[in-house]
Amino acid sequence: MLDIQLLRTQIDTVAARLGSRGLQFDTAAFLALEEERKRLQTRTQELQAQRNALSKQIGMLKGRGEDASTVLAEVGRLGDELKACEQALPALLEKINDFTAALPNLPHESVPVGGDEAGNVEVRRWGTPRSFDFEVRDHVDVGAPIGLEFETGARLSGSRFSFLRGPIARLHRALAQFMLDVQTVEHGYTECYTPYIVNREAMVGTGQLPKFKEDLFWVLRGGDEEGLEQYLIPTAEIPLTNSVREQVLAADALPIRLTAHSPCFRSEAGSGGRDVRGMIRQHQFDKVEMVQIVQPETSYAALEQMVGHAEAILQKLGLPYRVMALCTGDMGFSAAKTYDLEVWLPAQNTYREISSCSNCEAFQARRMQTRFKNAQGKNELVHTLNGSGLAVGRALVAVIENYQQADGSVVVPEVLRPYMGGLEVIEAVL
RNA sequence: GGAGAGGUGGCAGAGUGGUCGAAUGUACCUGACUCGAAAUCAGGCGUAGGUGCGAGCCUACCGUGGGUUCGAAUCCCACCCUCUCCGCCA
Repeated sequence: MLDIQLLRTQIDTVAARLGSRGLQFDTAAFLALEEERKRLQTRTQELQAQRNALSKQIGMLKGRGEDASTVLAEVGRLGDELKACEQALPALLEKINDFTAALPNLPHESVPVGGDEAGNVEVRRWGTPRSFDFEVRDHVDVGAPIGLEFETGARLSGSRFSFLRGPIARLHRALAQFMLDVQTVEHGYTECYTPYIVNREAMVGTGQLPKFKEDLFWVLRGGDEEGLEQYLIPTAEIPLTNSVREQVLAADALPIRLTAHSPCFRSEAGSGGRDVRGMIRQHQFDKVEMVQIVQPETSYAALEQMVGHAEAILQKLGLPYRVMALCTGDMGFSAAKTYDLEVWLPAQNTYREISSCSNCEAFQARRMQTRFKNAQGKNELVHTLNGSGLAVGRALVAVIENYQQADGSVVVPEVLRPYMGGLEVIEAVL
């Protein structure tokens, strides 16, 4: 949510900055709503003040046992207009709220301007893609003989689900455990276990709702045809970030660093046919998520730091990657600035997204009403950041493809071996 | 799922439908007293919004949403949450 005061006072600047994200902001429509709001709100409050004063008089008169019928008649005259105002105002405020809740965050000034992913800027690269002396196969082919089963997943659930069996399932678990250990032990994040089903308010808080309902799975209790509005989380960012919703935090409690390993559920509406082969784009995948709740002055330093926390995983796994600064047109709804990490996938001969780290500034905090007591003793909105550290399914893909051998076996990266009972190579036996 | 109790300011805890945004205690802040502290005394101490250059004034908020009323923390309805007991359950 953008600051409504900013919208009221600097609407043209806001419109221009939103325009850099490719958004047409109808300023005239907004201004018209605002003008009406101002008129209606002022009038409503005026009438309420009159009513309150008269009602107070009635109370005093009756208290003294005197006749109140004159005042009663007077207050009666306010009735119709007041009732009309009290009905119209909330409706109008909701309309304005719907309008602003659908506006994305303003890009930070350092974000490159661009219309789509072609406008993203490479910041740095790490590692050298391995050269293969045999024909490289993709993770679907390498994975099949070590327990990666798409057909089973499809039979159980449908397309975009996979079933892991045996050593590859263990490798998947090892990756998640390893990531969680690095983020907690080396980078100071507090490990969390969170609900995977959350309510509407949480989804609104982080920005998935009201605009992106079609990307979510929503759930009903058995037997209910309708009921509470509850959703499967598309990322642990939602429970982690919302864990501080509607709170006023002590300044010395910040920064808060949280991490969680969780499944993520995404309907992938609109992805139409992209990445249908393999594990790249699934309805369900695991992720280790990082979230930071920080004071505003420190949020951009925290963002750089968080990108480093994600990079550390790839470096330890020995996976080549590059860091991309997303351009204005490619950023997510809640982000003011985003870096993507893209890992090298030899079979695709390209880099693919494996992590996304964003500073949302006060955008989510305003929606969640999360504040802290600043040095002046005033309540001030916090800044929130989130980042993948990393996507487990895509990390699995990257390991399989980058560590494959000519005989179909896959070498286990050294840092994962303690999580695999010392296993060094996964042999293709199944 | 069944039975009961309850949700009020940071916390605790009052509140016959009428000068209640809310007593009181406690915590916290400021000042006085003190060499300093404690104790004591005085004052201050919620959030959001509107309006004004400003001191300020006004509006809303007592779990949430409706309703009754000139007026609702207080009455009515629905829902949510918490606690206790019973049942079921990993």
